Amino acid sequence: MNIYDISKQAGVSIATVSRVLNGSSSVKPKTRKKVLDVIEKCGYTPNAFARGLGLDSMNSIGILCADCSDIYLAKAVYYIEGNLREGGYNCILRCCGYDLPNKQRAVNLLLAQRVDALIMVGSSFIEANPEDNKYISDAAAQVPVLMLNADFDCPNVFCTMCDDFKATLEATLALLHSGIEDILYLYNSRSHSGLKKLSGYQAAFTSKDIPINKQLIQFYQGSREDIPGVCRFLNELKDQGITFHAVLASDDMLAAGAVKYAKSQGLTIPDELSVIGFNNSLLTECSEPAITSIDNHLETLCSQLVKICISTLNGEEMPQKTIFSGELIQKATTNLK
Amino acid sequence: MNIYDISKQAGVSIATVSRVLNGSSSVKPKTRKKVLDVIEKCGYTPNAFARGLGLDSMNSIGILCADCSDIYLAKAVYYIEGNLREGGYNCILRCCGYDLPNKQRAVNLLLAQRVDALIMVGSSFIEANPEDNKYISDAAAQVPVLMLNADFDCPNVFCTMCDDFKATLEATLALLHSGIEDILYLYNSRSHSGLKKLSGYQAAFTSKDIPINKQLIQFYQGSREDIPGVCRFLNELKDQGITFHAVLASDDMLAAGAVKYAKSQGLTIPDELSVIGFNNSLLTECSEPAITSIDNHLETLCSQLVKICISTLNGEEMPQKTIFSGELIQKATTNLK
DNA sequence: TTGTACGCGTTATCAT
DNA sequence: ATGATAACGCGTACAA
Repeated sequence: MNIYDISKQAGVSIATVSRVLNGSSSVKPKTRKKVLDVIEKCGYTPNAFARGLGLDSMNSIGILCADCSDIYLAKAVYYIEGNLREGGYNCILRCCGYDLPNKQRAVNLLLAQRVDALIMVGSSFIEANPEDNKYISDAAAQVPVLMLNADFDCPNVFCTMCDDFKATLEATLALLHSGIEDILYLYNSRSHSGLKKLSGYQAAFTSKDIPINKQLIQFYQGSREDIPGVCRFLNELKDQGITFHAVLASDDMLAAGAVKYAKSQGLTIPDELSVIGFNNSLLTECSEPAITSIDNHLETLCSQLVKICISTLNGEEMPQKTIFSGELIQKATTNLK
Repeated sequence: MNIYDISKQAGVSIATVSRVLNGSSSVKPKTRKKVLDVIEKCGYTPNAFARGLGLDSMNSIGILCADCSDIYLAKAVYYIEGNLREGGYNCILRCCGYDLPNKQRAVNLLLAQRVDALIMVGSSFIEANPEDNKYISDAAAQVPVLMLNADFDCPNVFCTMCDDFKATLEATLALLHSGIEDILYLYNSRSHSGLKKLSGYQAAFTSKDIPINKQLIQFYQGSREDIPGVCRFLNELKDQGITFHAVLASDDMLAAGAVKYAKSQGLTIPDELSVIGFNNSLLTECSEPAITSIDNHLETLCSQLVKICISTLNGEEMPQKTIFSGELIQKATTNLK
């Protein structure tokens, strides 16, 4: 069932059918109705491939994501997909892990699918070595690239992010002001955003003229879902004689591990150990006690990112960078002033 | 840059270029190399729309999911996407919530996109009223429909599921055998799978000739992410004089709420309250103590589902139903024998 | 082994 | 207001 069949049955030309379908130019109401009736009767749907070929677009956006089962990235994908859907776009999802070759392959495959734009969800797409980011600028030479939580300066690349530096700085200062100085910074990602958070932590100490104890900056390289593993890791630190009265984590999962650690050591929270997480996810409410966490307003970020995406595709000029602030949500693992 | 440009530069016809690209029939090695060199030099990629139009397929599968930010559904989408990707398919993701009109719309839009198959992730796609499932059989008339965790009998619909009935039955029996009879069954979904779990619970009592206390079957209709809400809900039940020494939940989030409830009442787990969840998600490890949970082997389910999907698309005959068993993973919220 | 020519189902540009 | 026809770029039957 194609446009020819419809045109025959309606006794008009395919041009008229096309006009009816696309609402373009003027069609006599009577003709329009005749055509619509036939379309309705036959349950006809235009062939999206043919349309795509002619218009060089199928209104689809490629969504790249390291791992859409990650509790935070999943939410981001959800919000982005929802906003794109409302804007009339389809989403081609592709999880590509954290390694460069896979990211490159994923980008190329989506471009080969002729997506209208590329959305990279999460800061893991920026490589430490600047040359390795060529795959992003190459992609941006073909279609707009939208990045969530990343900062990359390149034409046709649009970044929407939370000011992780400031948010972590403020959280650290809040702990310092409450009188805790031996704050363990626990992180599991050396991504751009990950390092921004770390510098926020460091900047807080510097601004207060307090020396930074490098032993209190710890990288956890286990699985992103292994809470008991984080607990073991902290116990090992303790065994090494490293002491701390607060844990500031780059992720709620790590914070949950810290809470487990306190439990294993018989430490009272927040009196003997304060804990702050990042992302304000469901884990903060699941943990006992509920974890104080930095909320980076993901829903707002995503909605803004999609707005920029669609506007850019419509030919409007859009800002290269859009930066929101984070917010410290106080729950039961801290006793801040 | 299209196939004509390449053919000119290589001094061959487009047919030869096409043959080189698709590895079909035989091309003289020398010619092949010549063509490949030009393709390489120009960075040529065949136009996917034109290819799609000719072959009536762009190798893309529609993934429908009520809410891909749900911790369990996100994992399912992740596994499915990964398996499809390895099979050379693209995934068009569409979240459609739990309401029928949105589900129907989502199905129609994906079919209009000419996807090769439709995967419905989660039992929420089956409606209680049989007539309302017409949208599924209608879809199956066009493309294969694969359902995860659902049971729907219809040609061209393939279901891959965990035996939720048996898993819940066994978990309930385990609690009964450990001497606990006042088991609260807490659920938040009346989907097909949700009701199967409930009957498993009931069947356990029936098999032991223990009367079922209807007050101990409770439906929670709050948000799927509101753990404190679940805690409040259980406190209200307690206030109404409903007593129980175990909670069997249809979801880990509900189980986490039960753990919070125990805490709020000062009840010792598992001595005064046993808790069993469902899905064995990250929440079970985040909670304190870690929650005993039913694991339904999601990764296996997804990999099997995709295998069936791809095989069906290749014209192989595949089983309509594939059923795996669940498994009770014992952690710290139960003291079973 | 290679080339020619047509079909796939649209949209858009001209005419009328 | 409507119709005829040329792209769009590929795969492939058929011819050579």
